[in-house]
Amino acid sequence: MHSDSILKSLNKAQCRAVTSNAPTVAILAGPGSGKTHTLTSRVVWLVQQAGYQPADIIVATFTVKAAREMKERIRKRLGEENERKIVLGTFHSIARRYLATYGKRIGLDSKFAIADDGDSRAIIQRIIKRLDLKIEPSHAKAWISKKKSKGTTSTPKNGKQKDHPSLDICYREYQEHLARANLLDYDDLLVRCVELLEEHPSCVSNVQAVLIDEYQDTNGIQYDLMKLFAQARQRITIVGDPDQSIYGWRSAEIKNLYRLLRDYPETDEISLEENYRSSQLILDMSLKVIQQDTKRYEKVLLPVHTKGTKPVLRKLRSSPVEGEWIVSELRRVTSMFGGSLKNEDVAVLLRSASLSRHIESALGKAGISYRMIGGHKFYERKEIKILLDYLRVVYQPDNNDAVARIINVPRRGIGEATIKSLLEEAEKSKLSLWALLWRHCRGGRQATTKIRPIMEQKLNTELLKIISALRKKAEQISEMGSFSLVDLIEQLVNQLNFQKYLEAEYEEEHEQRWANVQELFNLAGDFARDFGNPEEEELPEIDEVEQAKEDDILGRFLANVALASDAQSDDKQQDKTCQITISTIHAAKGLEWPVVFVPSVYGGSIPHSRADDMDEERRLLYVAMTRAKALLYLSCPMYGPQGLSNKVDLSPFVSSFAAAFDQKGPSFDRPVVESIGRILGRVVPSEKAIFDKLPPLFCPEDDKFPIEPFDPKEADPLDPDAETQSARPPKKQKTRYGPSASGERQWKPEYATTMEQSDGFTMSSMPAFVTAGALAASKVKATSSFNAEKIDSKRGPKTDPTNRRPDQRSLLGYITTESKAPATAMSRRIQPADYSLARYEAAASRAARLAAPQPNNVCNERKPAIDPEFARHKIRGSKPISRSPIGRPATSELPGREYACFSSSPPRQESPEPPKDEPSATVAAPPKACTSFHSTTFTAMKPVGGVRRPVGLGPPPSMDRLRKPFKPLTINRPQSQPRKP
DNA sequence: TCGGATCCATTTTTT
DNA sequence: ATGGATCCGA
Repeated sequence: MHSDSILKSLNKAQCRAVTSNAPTVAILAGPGSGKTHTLTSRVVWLVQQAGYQPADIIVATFTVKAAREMKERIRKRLGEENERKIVLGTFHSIARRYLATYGKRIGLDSKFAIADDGDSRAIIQRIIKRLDLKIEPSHAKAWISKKKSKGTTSTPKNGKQKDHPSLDICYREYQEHLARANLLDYDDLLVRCVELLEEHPSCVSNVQAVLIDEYQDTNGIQYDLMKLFAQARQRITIVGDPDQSIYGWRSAEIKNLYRLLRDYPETDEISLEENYRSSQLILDMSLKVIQQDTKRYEKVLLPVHTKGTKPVLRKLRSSPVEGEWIVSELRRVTSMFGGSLKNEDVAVLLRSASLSRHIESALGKAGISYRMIGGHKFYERKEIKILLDYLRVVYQPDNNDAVARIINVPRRGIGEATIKSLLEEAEKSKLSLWALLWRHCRGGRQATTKIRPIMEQKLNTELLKIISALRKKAEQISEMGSFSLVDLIEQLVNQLNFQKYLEAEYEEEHEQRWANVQELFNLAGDFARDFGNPEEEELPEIDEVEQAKEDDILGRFLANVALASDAQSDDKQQDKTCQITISTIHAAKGLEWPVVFVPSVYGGSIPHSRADDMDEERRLLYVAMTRAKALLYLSCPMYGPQGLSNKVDLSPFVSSFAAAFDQKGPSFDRPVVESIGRILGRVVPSEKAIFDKLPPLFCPEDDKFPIEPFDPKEADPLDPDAETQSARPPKKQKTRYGPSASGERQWKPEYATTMEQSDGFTMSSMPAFVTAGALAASKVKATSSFNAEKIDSKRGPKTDPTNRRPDQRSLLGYITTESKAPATAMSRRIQPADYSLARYEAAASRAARLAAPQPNNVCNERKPAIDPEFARHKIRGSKPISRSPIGRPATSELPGREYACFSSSPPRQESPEPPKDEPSATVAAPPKACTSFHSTTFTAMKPVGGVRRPVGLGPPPSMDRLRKPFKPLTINRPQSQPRKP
């Protein structure tokens, strides 16, 4: 293949990234910039143009899905033969392969298995209970994992944070337990692999190139691993985007970017700036979100597409209503696009998998099928876990945890206490649980301290018999190398009478559960077919380096289960075409859809209530929003899924510019439909064809739900008495809660306002504002004393949620305790109801409201809506610092450097869309749009892309380069840093 | 004393 | 829908 065919699908920057001859290449790539494409192209280039052997290339990804995607793409371009030879997978799976092949050298038993999350948790929990350590299991687990993930990170932990002494004990015990059971947990896979490669570099002596996807998500140990993989030739290519770093909780360290530059001073840095995915308005809005992070490195996102429609921020009354609205909007979209947008083009992205409930039920009611990515995993299902535990015992009889879990699973009359006692006895006599049982039942030695009645013994023989028979069979399989993994599982299921067990255990549900078992057969069959040949995953042979052959299909299957916890939803599933996708945001990374819904955008959900890194939560929202190609909908209910007892506030990540969104879904008139068709590169049917297909009574606009929803807890807003709470039933606790209620009905929280005022947002999109003045004033007067109290007790001085203008100091700085009330009044806004809707809504919901259970604890207890952190965030809206076309710091600091070849801007595709109603989006972005500085690149000819260092982080000059890794002027950067080996 | 059943609060993100 | 704690029948 000629190089042209590799390069023709690439823009200039991508081209440079693909063909760079530098030993290390760092690609900073925003969302939708063709990251994966570039990485795969580089692999193709290395093989076809640089003459690398496929077997000498390692490609590490972060998630299973990304690995699959890469594999697929490489296969298409290099052929299956080559693709198979490339060592490609997640860090964990690659590490496992090395350990399986070479682990003996570091004293690892070749039959090690992987302890999954549940195993780890159970083990730690038991240790803590047994030793009566005064620590929380989840905390201990996280602590241990963090410790392992750190690698040789040079961060000198600020030691003042003293860790609980029990943690160390727990850690030690945990590791001992794992070792005894011959288990490695996820982190151990990496830790041990680092150990292996440090001591035996020959194992990777063949490696010519290492490529890392989603680099921003690597943690310390993965960084070490990457370096070790590459130790022979030091050729590394990484792709990443700090803005999409969402795995900090797994110890991902963005600073690995700087470490790379420090450790490999000759690194070629390239930015991919074109966004080929989203409409311009979607990008603008996403940037508004991410730019609230003042510490981030700004980078350019050049929209390739036209403006599109404004993203929507929809308010709904409650979570169930939010689900209904999504259904109705989904129907509206698919209908109004006359089949050119299908359900499969739509995704609902959630912060937590548990938020899917109300969405799922709404979709279920509407008869719309969906698939869920993330959340409950197939292998986590009870019935599957049982079978897998059996298989694990077959593979590894000494895995006490698995034995303990299955010992009584088709009920055998063995209770908790007995199991515990057995475990203790086993430990005392230095036997595994399995060996103890075996000896007790077969070996005649009735060593059991706790004697079991007759019945149990018989049943135990059953267990033992089944398992030992299966073990024999498993051995045969590995000898014959046949496809009988499925046979093995079938035999297990039959002998356990598993179907009958399911029927007995899960009356109504057993059919579904049995179907899951069938699915397990399918998955095992697929695995045997795809990976049945052990050579499939084999590492390349290296001269004079001895390998262990990994020929046990059962072991590999179990490892695959542990590492690919995400069930392959691809095939098998029924018509994918009519399914919408529900996914966690984390699981959606790297994917894209024409239409994206992000529901539940409220504080507590999107900055998750348990999250401690607000910046990461914000990036999460950014990732979610940038998945959308053409239509983006955020929505927020007034009450969380728990019902009327927890009122929620709009997420602070969008509250300061909520008015910049549309309040309801766009009208799909002809120009809109066509422009979206163009963004998606799809042909939309003619107007007539669309309208002919619309069902009767179809509502073409998004107005089935009120724009300003009513608080179902409110009294009838038309009743003047209600406003003063006198018409309220006593249960509403008017004395405590009453006066605030009038304020609470406003959906837009009071703190959102100073920003909007000062920021020059037009008020037209917030009609409520303008007309609310008098009403607000009078109401505030009546309630001000209450509010003072509320601030006092609920917020405290440090939690002022006001989004201030950058030049404004905290309001509370001026205000003494006595004078808080006026302050509240200043920032308070009341959204008057849309009365016509009010009338309708009030009537419609009256019955429901009365029937609804009254919360006994009205929601005064809600936590501060905004973390104090945010109060200090500067919002950049009014100060377009990023807009100066020339003379930006980058230019002034390093004058005279060459820009031209850094610029990644490709010859811009001429947009097929005529300017129409709007002036060309690229040239004349509205002054408010934060991204509009891109426009300057267009007019100034020389794109001045790149990174802006936040002010106030003045680093010493020598460190400078490390702190702003992707400045555009890095091609001939001085090599002041000595290379570290 | 053990095992089973019932009731209760709960549910971040992933390898 | 899952795990933990409590209670009751052998």
